[in-house]
Amino acid sequence: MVRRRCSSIVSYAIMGCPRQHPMSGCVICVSFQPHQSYLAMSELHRNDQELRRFEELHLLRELGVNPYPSTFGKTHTNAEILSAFSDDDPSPLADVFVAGRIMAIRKMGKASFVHIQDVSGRLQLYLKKDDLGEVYDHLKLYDIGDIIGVRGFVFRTRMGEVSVHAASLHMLCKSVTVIPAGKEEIDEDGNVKRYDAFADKEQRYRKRYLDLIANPHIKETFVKRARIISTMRRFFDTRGWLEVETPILQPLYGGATARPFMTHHNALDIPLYLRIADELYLKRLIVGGFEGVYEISKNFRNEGMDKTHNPEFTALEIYVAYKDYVWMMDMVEELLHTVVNDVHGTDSTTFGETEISFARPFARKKMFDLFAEHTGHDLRGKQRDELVAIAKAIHVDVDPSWSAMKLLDEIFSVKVQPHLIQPTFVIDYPVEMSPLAKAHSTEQGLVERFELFIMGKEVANAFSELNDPIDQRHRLEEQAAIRAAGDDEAMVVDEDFLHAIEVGLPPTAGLGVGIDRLVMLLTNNDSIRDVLFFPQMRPERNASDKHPEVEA
RNA sequence: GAUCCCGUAGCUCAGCUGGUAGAGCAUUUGACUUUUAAUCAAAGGGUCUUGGGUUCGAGUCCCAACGGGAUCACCA
Repeated sequence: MVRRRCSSIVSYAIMGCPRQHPMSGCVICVSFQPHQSYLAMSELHRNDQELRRFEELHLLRELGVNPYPSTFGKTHTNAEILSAFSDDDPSPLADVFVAGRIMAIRKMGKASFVHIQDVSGRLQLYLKKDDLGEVYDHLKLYDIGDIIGVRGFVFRTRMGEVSVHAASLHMLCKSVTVIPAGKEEIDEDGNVKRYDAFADKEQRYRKRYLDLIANPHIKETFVKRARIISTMRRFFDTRGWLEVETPILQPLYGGATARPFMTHHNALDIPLYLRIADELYLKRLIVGGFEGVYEISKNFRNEGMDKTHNPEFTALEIYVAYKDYVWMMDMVEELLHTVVNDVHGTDSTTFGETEISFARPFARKKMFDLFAEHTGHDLRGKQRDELVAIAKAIHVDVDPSWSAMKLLDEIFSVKVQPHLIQPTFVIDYPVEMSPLAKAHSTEQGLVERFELFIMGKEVANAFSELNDPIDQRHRLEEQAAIRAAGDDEAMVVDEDFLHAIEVGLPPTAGLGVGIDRLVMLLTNNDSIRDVLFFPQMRPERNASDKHPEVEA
């Protein structure tokens, strides 16, 4: 096998190396022969373009070039070069070191233009044989995808592009595979047009590193994501609230209605669950005496996946003592206002065609007022049968077996939610929908809870936390009964949590924010997969795999 | 889980009512010392996702599997 593969390289080398000048110093002719078996067996499946790159790698080493050096004294990012250059006085950039991945090579005989891409963008290099000598000939061993560094001076070409004129050229990392680098054209308006874009969504999600190289503009989404989160941290920290970490592996799960992932601890020989929410642990910390705690962390829910659901997702939860949900609404307004300003520099963001204003105050509407407004019916205190009849009358498909809570939820989703485009707090929910929220101080059957909707999507959920231990036990036992009746998403009774509530939770306002959805909203992405570097994907498998299925 | 659409060169795609597989870019060779999707000339590159079936003959038609996308359902 090795022989067969070597012979293909030999024939390739001969083909690629015209015999006309065997003594001319052509690196391929002179250096190739003695080393025909440097490729490992595991590399046998390589295609011709990859084989050529392995060959080039080998030849670079033969020439005494280390294709994987340890450091390079990079002095400027590409963007810094472009912004710092002045035609009037180029002298400050007379000796710079730049580095990046080769995205385009245009050879003009004894001069070449190369575009390199670094974290900040693209920069053109001008390489001339007169300046580089024999190193210029090595350029034939360089490819799109290699990472190179250059020392040189900055100038503007005749075509007007600020470029680095190379005095020396260094291979920093030889790439041995092909990257999908489509060509780019920049029109007069500065718009980048891409040709042969790397557009296969599946491959983009599976091989995000290639996506980031081929579609560098997506970096903006992830930079904004990082800024959104860091702005939130700063906002909370300056107010004296403590960032904490609570268990991901939990013997009991709770704080939300959702199916968990299950795992097993060998030494303890017990089942453990991956958390579905932080709530119950954070409240224990308020019981313990902290007066403001927050956590930004991954939650895990073993449910379906779609545009807005990934099995692991990032949530913010914050609890502040001696506050209620009205105070929390003000805080959320201020928080989002701050975040949007930090990220966009203005009060608003554009999602699709819609401009969304985060100017304060946001609309605040009672849930049952919204029902009246959008259905024409007053649903307060209605029994299940009445709700079924109303649903029928307003053409909402419902299952008559659903609970009153589920019916309200469905009517809300269909009739109300799509209208909540600008930031809107929906307040005062029925108690059945909120087993951890405090009973409303004035309205019978309601709890002090709000959800914030933007673009018809829930962005935040908060309430005055239930701290009446008898009420809390009663509601969790109701959940347990629902669970026993077959709803495996209902909450389980957590005795230690109930004990903490019996010890005494001060009046507390709590808030949860789905970070991924907030990032989607603020970066104009309609799929959660576009705001996660590595969204969960079905394992890649093809029918020709011969691996037998592993039985558990 | 249901329905619809998709899977062809490294990338983006074309391929008609079945008849020996196409383009652009990328790659290789040659020319070119300020180019801009550089250009010009030549060349290599494919088990058409996989497995069955119909047919003299399948990239194309049928069935199934695998993978993906969209919509819905489930679900915050």
